[in-house]
Amino acid sequence: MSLIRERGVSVATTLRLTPQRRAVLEVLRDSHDHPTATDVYDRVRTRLPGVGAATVYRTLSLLVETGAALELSLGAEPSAARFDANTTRHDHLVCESCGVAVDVDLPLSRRRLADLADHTGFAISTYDLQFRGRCPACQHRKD
Amino acid sequence: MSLIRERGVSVATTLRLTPQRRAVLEVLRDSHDHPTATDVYDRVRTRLPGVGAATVYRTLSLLVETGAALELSLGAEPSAARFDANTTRHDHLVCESCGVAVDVDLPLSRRRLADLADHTGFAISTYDLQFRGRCPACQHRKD
DNA sequence: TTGAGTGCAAAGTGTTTGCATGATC
DNA sequence: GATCATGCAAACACTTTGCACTCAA
Repeated sequence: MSLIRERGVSVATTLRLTPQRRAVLEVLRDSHDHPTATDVYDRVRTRLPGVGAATVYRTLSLLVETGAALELSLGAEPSAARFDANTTRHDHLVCESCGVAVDVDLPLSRRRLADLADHTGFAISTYDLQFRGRCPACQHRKD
Repeated sequence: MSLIRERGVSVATTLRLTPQRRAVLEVLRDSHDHPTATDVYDRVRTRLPGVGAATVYRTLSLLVETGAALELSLGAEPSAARFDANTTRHDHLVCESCGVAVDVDLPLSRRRLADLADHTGFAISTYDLQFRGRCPACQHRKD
C-alpha cells in the first residue's frame, strides 16, 4: 500500500502499512462472503485482539478511497455496507432469505451503455447489478 | 389501502387508512426524487405537523411489505434507504456528485435471467440495476 | 370494549469524530 | 520533532421498540 493521497491544496501524504492495516487487508482478501464492516472488525480481532473499531472503519474507507476494495450496498439484511477485495467489475446474486451473496458476471453490452449515456446526458462510469432470489439451500428449507 | 395482512397463525387483520398513512402515501406519490425515510418524514410534517417519526417509519415499512412502495438502496450519500412509489420494475441512474437519481429502464432479457438461474440454482425473483456517473449539470461544473 | 394506530422517548445499530498517546520518518 | 496512526469513548445519524393513550369499528 504505497499510495499517495491528495490533501487540501496539493500536499502529498504517504500512507503507512501498519500491522492493523495489513490485518484488515488480509482479512478482506481472505473473505469471499462480502463481509460488513462489523464482520471485518470481528475477524481482524481474532488476529489482532487489541485493535479498535475506529481503526478498522478508517482502514476500510481508506481502502475504498484508494481503490483497493469496493463498498457494496447489496440491500440485504442487515442494511450495512459490505466490502469486497475483488475490485474487478462483477455482479452479485443475493439470497433474500439468508443474505448470502455470490459473485456472478453478466456484462452489459458497451452498446447499451453508450445508448443510455446518449439518451440521458450522464457520463456513466460504472453500474451495479444485483439479482435477488432464494439460494438453493433456502429453497430446500420448508418455507 | 384496504389490505389484509397475515399475522401469526392465520389471523387476518385489517389496515386502516388514517390521516397519517394517507399523508405518507401522498407524499410518496408526489415525490419523484427517491426520498429517504427522513425526507419523507420532513415532507409529511409540513402537511401534518404533529406526526411522529415512528409513525412515518412504520407506515413506510407497511407500504413496502404490502407492495405499495419500493425500498431502494442506491448506494448514494447518505447511505440510507430510499423509497419509491413507482413499483413497476425500473432501474436508476445515480449521479455520484450530487446524488440525484433518475429512472431508466434497461430490461435484461428473460433468456439471460433463465440462464443465470440454471447455472446458479437460485430462484431469481428480481434484480436491481443502478448506473453510476455524473449528471449533465455536474459535468458542466468546474472539476 | 377491543384492538389498531399514534406520539413520545428510550434503546438499538452502525459508523464517525475528538483527542491524548504512541509509532515512524 | 513533525506527522501519521492508534485506541478509547463520546458523538452521531438513522431506525426500531416499549408503552400509555386515543380512536374508530
